[in-house]
Amino acid sequence: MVNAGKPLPGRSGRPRAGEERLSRHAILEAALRIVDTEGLEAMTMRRLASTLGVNPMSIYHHLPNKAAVFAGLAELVFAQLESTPPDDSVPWKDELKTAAAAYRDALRAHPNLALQILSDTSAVSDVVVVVVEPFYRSLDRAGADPRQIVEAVNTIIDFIHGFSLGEASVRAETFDLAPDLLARVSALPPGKAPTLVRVVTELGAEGLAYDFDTGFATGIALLVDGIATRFAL
Amino acid sequence: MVNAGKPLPGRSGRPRAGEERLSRHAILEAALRIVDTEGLEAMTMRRLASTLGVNPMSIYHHLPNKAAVFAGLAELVFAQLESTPPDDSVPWKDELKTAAAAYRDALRAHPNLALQILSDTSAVSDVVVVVVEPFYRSLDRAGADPRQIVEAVNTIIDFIHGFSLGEASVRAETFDLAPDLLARVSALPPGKAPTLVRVVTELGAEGLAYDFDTGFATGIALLVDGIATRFAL
DNA sequence: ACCTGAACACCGTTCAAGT
DNA sequence: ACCTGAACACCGTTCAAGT
Repeated sequence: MVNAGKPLPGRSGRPRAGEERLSRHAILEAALRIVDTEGLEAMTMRRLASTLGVNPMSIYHHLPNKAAVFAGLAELVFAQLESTPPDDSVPWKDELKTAAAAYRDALRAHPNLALQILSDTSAVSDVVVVVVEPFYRSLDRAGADPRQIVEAVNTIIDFIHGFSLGEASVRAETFDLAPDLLARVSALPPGKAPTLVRVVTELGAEGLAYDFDTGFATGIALLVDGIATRFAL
Repeated sequence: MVNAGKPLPGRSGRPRAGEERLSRHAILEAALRIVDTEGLEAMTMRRLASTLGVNPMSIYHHLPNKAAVFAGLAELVFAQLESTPPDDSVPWKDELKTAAAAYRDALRAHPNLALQILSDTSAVSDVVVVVVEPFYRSLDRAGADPRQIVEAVNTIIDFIHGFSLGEASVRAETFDLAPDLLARVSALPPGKAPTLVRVVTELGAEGLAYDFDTGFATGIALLVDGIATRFAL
């Protein structure tokens, strides 16, 4: 399948009006499809051009370079984050949890891309500013002061990033690591990590079956309780 | 400086006993130096060979491929994590905070590598198992049950990963984003993020000057308080 | 303006050959 | 066993040329 989407012959030069084959948006859509189906490293400029049926260089008339393509993809992903409308009837803790879940969902929708997004500051910072409003709103409503709001939101966002990183990595893997973990822990040199070994064996294989959804809910709940306790909200 | 470290001529074939130029360890040390000083993408097999004064292919006799080099680097970094000895005289909350700080420090020591480590599951999972013992110990001492311990530790680790990702990214950047943030927020369309705008302007430029150390301490404190509250420890 | 072809300066890795 | 040279199948991007 190396030559799939090879450029059509006999169609070089500027296309006639209304038959442009390329646009920033079309390029980004194609790029996202490659990333989703074949992974990050499959998304090369040459491969992208090939699926668009176009010369590799044509892309550079719409996006300055490969980094810009990835930045554009990050934009696309965050744009899909549905903004929760303000609703003062729901308790602030629930509003916070809803915002957290929405943010996680946006990152989870494209696991192969999450990795790239989270490690590319320039891609994130432009959009994260807007994404963050519902977090600010609920904490403001809870009565936290500006300093506390910033600290709490930063912490929640960091947790979501770390969680999503783990979630995306496992999604990208082929093998199942739940029983793997049990095996690896059992194989540890005896004195090395006694508490870990005891806890893991006490839980057993079925107790270790990790569920990302409840893992996320628990993490957020711990954080929200911590915020309420520490800031007396 | 393209040809720095070009292979010495007239020295091909197997070296005589005791004059091996290469070893897994020497290769990894050189690789780490490249990553630290010039960044992740500067670390190519050819560049690595060149700084070692060796043919690119020689490396493959000690490490199977580039991924193995990065996995080896992750190993190196985690190996530098000093293990805190058990100390039951200190409160469990403090022991937890110490473990968190040590883990963060290990990731922070090589910011360019942190990104790679955190996004490479296979690199982490082998070592993180051991790293995690002090967290388990302190929570066990606090009286948490196995289920609670696992949930709490996962949450703390995820937070540290997300925090370190942000810290490493900013370190890798050249520009200062504190005043940048203020400018960007002010430029936002009026109705878009009212709470964010109000909080940020109330804090002002000096209030926003972000300090990673206190940011980390606050995050961990929130988490620890949440654990204590939710699990009634 | 938009697209192309050829070229430049790189990659990681295989394979057969040297000592 | 360990190292090398040449080669393969790729990269991202520049630049001059086409329409």
